[in-house]
Amino acid sequence: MSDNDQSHPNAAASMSNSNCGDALPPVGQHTRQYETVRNAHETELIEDYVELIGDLIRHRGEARAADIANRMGVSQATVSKMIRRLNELGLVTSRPYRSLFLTEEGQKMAEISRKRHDIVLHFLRALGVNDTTARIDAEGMEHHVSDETLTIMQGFIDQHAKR
Amino acid sequence: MSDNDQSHPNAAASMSNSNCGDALPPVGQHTRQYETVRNAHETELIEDYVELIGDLIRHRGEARAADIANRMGVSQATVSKMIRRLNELGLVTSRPYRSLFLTEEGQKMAEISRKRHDIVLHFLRALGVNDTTARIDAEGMEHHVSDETLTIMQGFIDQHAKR
DNA sequence: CAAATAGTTTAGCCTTGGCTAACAATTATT
DNA sequence: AATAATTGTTAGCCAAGGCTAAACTATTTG
Ligand SMILES: [Mn+2]
Ligand SMILES: [Mn+2]
Ligand SMILES: [Mn+2]
Ligand SMILES: [Mn+2]
Repeated sequence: MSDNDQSHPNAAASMSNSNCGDALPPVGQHTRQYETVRNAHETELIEDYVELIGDLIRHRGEARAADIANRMGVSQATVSKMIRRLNELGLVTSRPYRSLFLTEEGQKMAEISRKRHDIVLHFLRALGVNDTTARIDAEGMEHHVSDETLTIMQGFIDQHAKR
Repeated sequence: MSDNDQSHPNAAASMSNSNCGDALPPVGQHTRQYETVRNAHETELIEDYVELIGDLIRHRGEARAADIANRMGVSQATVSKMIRRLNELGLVTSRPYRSLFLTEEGQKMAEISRKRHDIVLHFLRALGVNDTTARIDAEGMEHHVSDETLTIMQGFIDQHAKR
């Protein structure tokens, strides 16, 4: 595997003529970065579904598949299939043609996701981002924010709350 | 489609006893949030490959499939298949068993991605996030940050650069 | 220069997350 | 109560992005 750390001759030259970014991180660390993102991608749709189901129950009294399809902008067939998966994962309970409920575990996930989502959203607003844009960005960013960063974001929000 | 905006009776009650998040956004806006995330997911792997190829060329003189597999933490077969896709998309040129080059378009994408990635990384560091964590978070977040937010992040970096 | 090693490609498999079309059940309207 | 409209399910299709195993090419080394 040719990852000997032998920078090529022109490296210095091409370095000098542009505001080029940082050096490549060590291979092991770089790999962990991509791995973390791949892992996030495995769970993020699940989290969004569970969070949305929780929100629908909280704000509307019940979660129907049609509402989910509607809000997600996706076909009812897609939702139906996804609900079977959530069921198999032990996150929701569902009887055919009836509305959905979160299991204990599902409620826990919904709660965690919602809190995280809120922090990211409020952080972006505190930063000065327009509400609509902040909501769009938060929907994607939330799944890629570590606990460490989340804590710092919360601190930033608190700073900007008083004054 | 039952998205009549008729909140259920208990809504106020459940609202009062918890620091519950914002209300649900209007359906159209909510849909656009999820749509934007789905769109980002279609391009983000592509962007990461192109960006990495650009970085390898810049820092090492050439981009070999083995290095990509190594740094991405993925099999060589996966990389080989992906390279065919990048080729079909007109982002890279490649002759069998030889190293890779970016097309004009590929270079443009690499440049844009690298700049955006850099801003997010520097922003997180300026916020006070540990370097390793910042790199991990940036790798995922970068694909979900709007131009508006990016501009604000750049402003924040500049603020914290001078003192 | 022949053999061994390293790098690349191909074939075939799997899961996820979309879709449409057809059908089934529930709920609303007359 | 019968019919219409809405909602939910199923079947079957597709592309993306992983994997392993096997074959092939290029490079290095004895
Ligand atoms: Mn969310
Ligand atoms: Mn989300
Ligand atoms: Mn990147
Ligand atoms: Mn990335």
